[in-house]
Amino acid sequence: MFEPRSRAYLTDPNAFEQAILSVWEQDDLLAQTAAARKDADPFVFYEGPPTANGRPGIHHVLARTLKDSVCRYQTMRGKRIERKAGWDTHGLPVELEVEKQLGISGKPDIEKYGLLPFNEKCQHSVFTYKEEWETLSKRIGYLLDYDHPYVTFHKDYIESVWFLLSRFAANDLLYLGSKVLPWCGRCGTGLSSHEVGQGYLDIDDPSVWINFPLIDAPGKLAGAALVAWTTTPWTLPSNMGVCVHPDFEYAIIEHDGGRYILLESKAQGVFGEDGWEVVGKVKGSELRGLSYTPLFDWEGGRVVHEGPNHHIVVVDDFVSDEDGTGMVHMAPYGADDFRIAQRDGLQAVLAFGDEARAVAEIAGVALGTFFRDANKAFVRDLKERGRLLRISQYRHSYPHCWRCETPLIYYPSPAWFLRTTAYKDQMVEGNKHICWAPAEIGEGRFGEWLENNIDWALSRDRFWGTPLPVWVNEDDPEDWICIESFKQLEHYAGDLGENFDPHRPVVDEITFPTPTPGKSGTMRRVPQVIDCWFDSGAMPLAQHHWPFENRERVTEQFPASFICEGLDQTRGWFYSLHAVATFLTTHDTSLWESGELWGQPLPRLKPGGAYESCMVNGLLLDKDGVKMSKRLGNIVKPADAIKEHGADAIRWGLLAGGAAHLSRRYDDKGIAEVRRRVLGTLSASYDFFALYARMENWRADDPCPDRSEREPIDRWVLSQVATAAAENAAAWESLQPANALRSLETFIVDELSNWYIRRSRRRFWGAEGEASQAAAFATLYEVLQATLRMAAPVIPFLTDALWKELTGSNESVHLQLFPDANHAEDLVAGAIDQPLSEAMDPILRASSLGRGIRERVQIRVRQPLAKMVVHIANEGKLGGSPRAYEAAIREELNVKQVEWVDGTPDFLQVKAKPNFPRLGKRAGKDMKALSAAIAQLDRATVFDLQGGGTVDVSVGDNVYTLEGDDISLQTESAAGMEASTDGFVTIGLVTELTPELEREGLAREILNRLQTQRKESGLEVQDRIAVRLRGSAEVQAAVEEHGPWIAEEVLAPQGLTWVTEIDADSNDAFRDWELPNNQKLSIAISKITLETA
RNA sequence: GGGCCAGUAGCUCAGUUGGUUAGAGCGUCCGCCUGAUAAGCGGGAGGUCAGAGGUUCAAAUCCUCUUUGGCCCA
Repeated sequence: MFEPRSRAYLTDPNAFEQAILSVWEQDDLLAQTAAARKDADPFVFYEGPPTANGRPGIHHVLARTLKDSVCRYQTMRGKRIERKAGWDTHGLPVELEVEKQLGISGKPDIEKYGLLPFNEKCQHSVFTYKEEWETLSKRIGYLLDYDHPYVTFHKDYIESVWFLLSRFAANDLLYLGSKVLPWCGRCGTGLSSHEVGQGYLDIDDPSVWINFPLIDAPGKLAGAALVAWTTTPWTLPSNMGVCVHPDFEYAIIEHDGGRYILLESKAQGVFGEDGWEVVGKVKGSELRGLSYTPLFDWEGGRVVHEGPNHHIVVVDDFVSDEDGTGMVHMAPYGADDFRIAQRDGLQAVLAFGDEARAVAEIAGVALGTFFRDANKAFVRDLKERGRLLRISQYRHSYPHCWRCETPLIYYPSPAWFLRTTAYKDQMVEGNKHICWAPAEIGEGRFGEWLENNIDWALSRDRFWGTPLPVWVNEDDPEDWICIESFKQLEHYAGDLGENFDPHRPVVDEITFPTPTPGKSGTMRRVPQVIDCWFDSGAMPLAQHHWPFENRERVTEQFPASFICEGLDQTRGWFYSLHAVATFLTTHDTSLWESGELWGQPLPRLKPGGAYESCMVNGLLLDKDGVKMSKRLGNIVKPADAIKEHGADAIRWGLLAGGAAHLSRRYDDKGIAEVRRRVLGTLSASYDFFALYARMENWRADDPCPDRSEREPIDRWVLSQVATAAAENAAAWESLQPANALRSLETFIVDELSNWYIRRSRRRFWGAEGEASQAAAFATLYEVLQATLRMAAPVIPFLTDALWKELTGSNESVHLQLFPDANHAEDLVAGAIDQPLSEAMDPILRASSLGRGIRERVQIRVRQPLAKMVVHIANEGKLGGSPRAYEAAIREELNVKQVEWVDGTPDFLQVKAKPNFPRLGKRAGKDMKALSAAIAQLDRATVFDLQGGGTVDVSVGDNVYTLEGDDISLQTESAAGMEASTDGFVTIGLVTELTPELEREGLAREILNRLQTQRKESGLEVQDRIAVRLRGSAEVQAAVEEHGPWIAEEVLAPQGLTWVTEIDADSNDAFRDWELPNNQKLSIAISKITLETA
């Protein structure tokens, strides 16, 4: 107990923290916490599952620290929190990682390698980094149940996901549609956006302008042709429509006997400088639904969307007026195109199929021609038939297959969708009840995304993922079923066996006769797996194998009170959680109707989204503001940083470094600063306490004065710590940890260490009497306890170590409650004393001003001064009187007398300033003139206003009656002495020195040299000494006058011995010092034991 | 191309019902204190609040545009 710890901590924070960590593991802190909060109200936290297929970086430390700190805070508010770890284990990144390991790439390679061994590798790979993640997470103090994680590839987890999908199917929200995907014809495979991103190349393509003659167009449009532009002539046979912007105004242009429609600004690019004229205008929306003559006459092809409309004008605002003509040729090889085709019922037919080769003979292009090789023939044909207006070359960046460098096509493939648009309104409504930090994310980024919701493309043509549990009748594509459980599958397909693994390819082998009455045929699973975002979105339910098990538990643990992830999760996990939960709890009414499922009660889950609050954190950049990446080699390795600074300093640095949601820079120097300035000060404050508590044999149960009996500065620091606790709690509740840390840092550094402890030091060694000493010990003891509890959520290691030393207990600080001045049981109950805090503020200001004056006039603080005057503007409005702290200011500035100025002292120049918020509303436009008039008020009037009088000020025709609250008084300067002001506090120092003051100053100089020599002689603070002095006459005079005081201060019980004559033998013991004004002093010190004293 | 966010001192960042001296830490210069001592503290210098325009008696703060950077999406 009361062992000093700061040296150990500051020299090797890593070792210091490791020791605490092993105690936590030994004691099983998580279990202790759970036991302590067994019957408490739950605070529900969901851990967003990281993908364990890469090494954790310093940005993961940020996210994990935020989560941990909030959870630790809530635990200290008395809440019970389950902290279940989780792993996101499916998906493309895992497959890519394994491809890399195996030295293969692409779907054909994987199929060749074999699905079974490939998926085994995937499963294995997932946990390659698991240990590294766990070690790091534990090391940074992220308290989590790593022994019982949820894992998305586990059988139980998959079964829950299947159940949820079956609910979508039961509500007719699961359907087979088409999705336009980037496609490599040569490899015969779709590419992920991640793969597309790495394959852009510059290529030359023909740039062609085509016309589409309108059929039966009315009025001014009669005989006109639409003009569109494209760089992909091979898509022209598949033209299914022309899209215009509803709000654009198009020009009707006559050129060379023809009539054309396009944007006027684009006409020159098609028809040249002149030779054309605008003969009319037409708005995009007026063209809607018109028919035109198709470009090619051909048959065959693959129909990918059946629709009643062929070759018509459609409108959409995706059309831009930058490239092209403001009209877009629509073909099923584009995402926007396909979306519009589905919306407006366009017939969509592909001329080029799976291998990007022609599937029909068109315009002399043979069957099987590669798509880009068809461009020339099509262009020639169109030109011959007068459908081509212009052609040129166009160089642009175009996606290529990263494996074979073949240009990609965008191609509609079969895909399964969730009809999330069916309950979009519920999602938007639910979002309004989520508390977002910061709020903008919820209203803006997430809200916008929900408003523009489109159906969720759920399926993936991949291998390692939750298999889509849809079985389709081989003979009848309309006859399909979505399996809800393994039991149901067994019901149809027979025993699955003990070690059934629902992954591919095992699950692909399972077939059964169709259960649909009146139909025949074999049911076979579709080849797709599902988007792994659905896995993670299902996590609130699937983590507990709901509804197969744990129905009650899920009811309690849903929704989450709090989640926290990076900004990039807006359209990821934040959405998938929200979409799955909103469907289940607000849309799937048939599930809840009976109150039971499979003959067991099914408690209703709270309707709405999956989380009540969501904290979003931004990116962590390197120290130069550049994104960290492997390529640039600027990644900060967490292990290195921890070894250097320890986890606490990093945790504090990351959380205090700015608003959590902004991108921030990771600055190693910043972390070092935190360690020294904040954590160093906190541990040194504890050490100070510990040092004197041991020396004075202080015990926590020693009698101490009642709070109200203690000195004002004691009550002040208690008030400050209680205020800081209230501010901290408010910041944590509103998910703004940076604000909590700012307030905490101010308290620790400025208030506790630099003011309270520094001002109170003498009291701890009894220099101010026993009662004062007892009050000081009790106060600092209480304040340190409160401070440690307050800081514990952020710096769990240091606080726990100091807590155990301070309290002599083995019980962790993390089991304690957060300090709360409003809680009657609390240590700082009722300590907030606003008037006291207000009263102390001018004292701190005055000290600062006084040091500034001394600096300016070059009189050091050691030299006492006779008098200072202090004036505080609007002093009467303060809650308490600063005059109670006169002693503090006297000692701090070393002056004999403080004169508090009332009334209208002549030396003080004052100025009235308008109270703008108050007067601005009344005066409006007159404010400027009124402000000038107030500045002109004479001092008598100003002081009269302060005293409760009123004055009329006229501005133009208006007269304003001002009272005290309408102005604020500012002091400008003080005449006749060395003065300084900050506008509210003005002080003046009388700097004349009397011989008495000079002697006292000299005495302090002597004391200073004595203390220095003491220390440099290696003496302990409590050692007694004998002192011999010699020196100049003025020094001797000072010693004669102040000797007893000096002797007391340096612990020289025998007094000071002035030596005039010395013999050669003892000369060596003397050390010479230079004092100001060429005064000479020599000192000899020797240690004496108490017995000889 | 669309949505969202950000630009404040050399550096890292605070600063909203709009209110007149725009703050802190680090760095730098100068100094101080020491019974917390391999620490600590104070003072000075340093800002056209990205740029332009607008609203207002009053703008870092609200609006518009421009610009730079970031994230997500296409």
